[in-house]
Amino acid sequence: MVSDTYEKILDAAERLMVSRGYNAFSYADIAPEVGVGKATIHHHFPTKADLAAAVLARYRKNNRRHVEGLFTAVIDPVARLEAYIGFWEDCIRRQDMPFCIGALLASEIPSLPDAVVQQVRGHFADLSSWLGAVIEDGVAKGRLKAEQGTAVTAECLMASVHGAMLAARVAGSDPAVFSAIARRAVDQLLTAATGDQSPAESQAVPTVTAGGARGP
Amino acid sequence: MVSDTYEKILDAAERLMVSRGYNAFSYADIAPEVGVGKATIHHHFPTKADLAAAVLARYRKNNRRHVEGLFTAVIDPVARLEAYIGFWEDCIRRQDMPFCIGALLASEIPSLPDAVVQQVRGHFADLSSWLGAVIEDGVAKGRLKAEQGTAVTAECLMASVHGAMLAARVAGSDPAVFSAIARRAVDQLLTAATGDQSPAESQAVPTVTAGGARGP
DNA sequence: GAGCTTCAACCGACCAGTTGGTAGAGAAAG
DNA sequence: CTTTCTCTACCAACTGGTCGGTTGAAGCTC
Repeated sequence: MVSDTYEKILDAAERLMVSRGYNAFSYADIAPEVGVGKATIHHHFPTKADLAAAVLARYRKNNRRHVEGLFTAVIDPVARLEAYIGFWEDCIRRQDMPFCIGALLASEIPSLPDAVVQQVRGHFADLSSWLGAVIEDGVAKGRLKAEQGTAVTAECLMASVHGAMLAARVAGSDPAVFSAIARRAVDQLLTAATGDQSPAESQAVPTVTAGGARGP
Repeated sequence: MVSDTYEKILDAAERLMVSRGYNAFSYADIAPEVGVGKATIHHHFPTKADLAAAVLARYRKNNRRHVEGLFTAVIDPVARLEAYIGFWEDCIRRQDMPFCIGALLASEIPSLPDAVVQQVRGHFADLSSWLGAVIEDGVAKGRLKAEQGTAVTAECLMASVHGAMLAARVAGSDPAVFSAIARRAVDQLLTAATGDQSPAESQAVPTVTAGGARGP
């Protein structure tokens, strides 16, 4: 099987990538965290691109498993979307994984090795196809609406979630900021006849207060 | 007033930051592009944090000017939002400035110097307060709706736009992908009585195709 | 105007520290 | 005896940043 060190290197790299992206972490950061020399990391992952691609590949695999589990465990399409949002809410609140690696690396694409870019593209494809499937099912069951088609609707929801993560990070990793935006994006997909299940649970409105520049 | 070199350094730094973020560009990249020595850059901007903060400060100033000009030049609130989206559409199409620096740096926040983080926060505040003002005016004129309040609505629209930029970058800086998402976010704010001005101009639906499948 | 000072702009050379990556050898285990 | 894993030591290239010094225009005095 895969060695213990191998997995621990991936863990450390993932943690660093979530908070710093691709360009701002180094082998020297990982080595002491795992308790091995730099050369050991190179033994398992010859180049930095290999390492980052491996982190993303594992991340995608876990993500797909989690998300497919959600699909079978939760029958109601609305509840599925809410569980998905809730997952990220928890991640941000618990401060482990306070950002989607795929989305983070997407912004760095022009300075990323090809192998990594491919994984990022793959992640976006994974996600939008899952959201598409959930929405399509929701439309069929009359619980969701997608007037412009399921594909664009999924793309829009995904964009809202990513934008919400960004806003939350700007607000100091505030899960309330994420929720306020992401949950409203889901609410907009609800059909009018969905009064019983998800009664627009009127969140408080956490405005993003500024750094230095908010005028009186 | 300010020297020519000073401005050219800011230009080069801005260009590099748009495509690479903060951590993946260096003084050595800028120097040859401007045609000066590294030491000259340090003369104008003692540290990298100073340089990045100055780039952001100028970016914000230009942005505020542009956006306030839009506010006075365009009277219809819906047209204002469409002009704002159209601006980014053009930026992506022309391939200069294919991303908002503020949003890009926001994802790097945990690894950014304080002075830069403050500018990023400031930019988000600038933007959300402008969008808030446009939406509020639109609501007053009966052209837009903001059931959850103007602040959250503005925050949501901003998130959609940022998410759309991300999706466009993943799709290889495709302006059509940006438009499909961002324009739909605006459409959702329209009141039902807005059939005359903005007749839901049924965009083609460019799906983000996955993996390596994008043509050259 | 000559002679002097001041000062921002600029430069090449240099600095210590870090980057991703390599060489070769020692364990350990089948 | 090979394979896998790990180590120390090393590498050239690059990082942000400093150093002392040159240029040239502006300001001042006589």
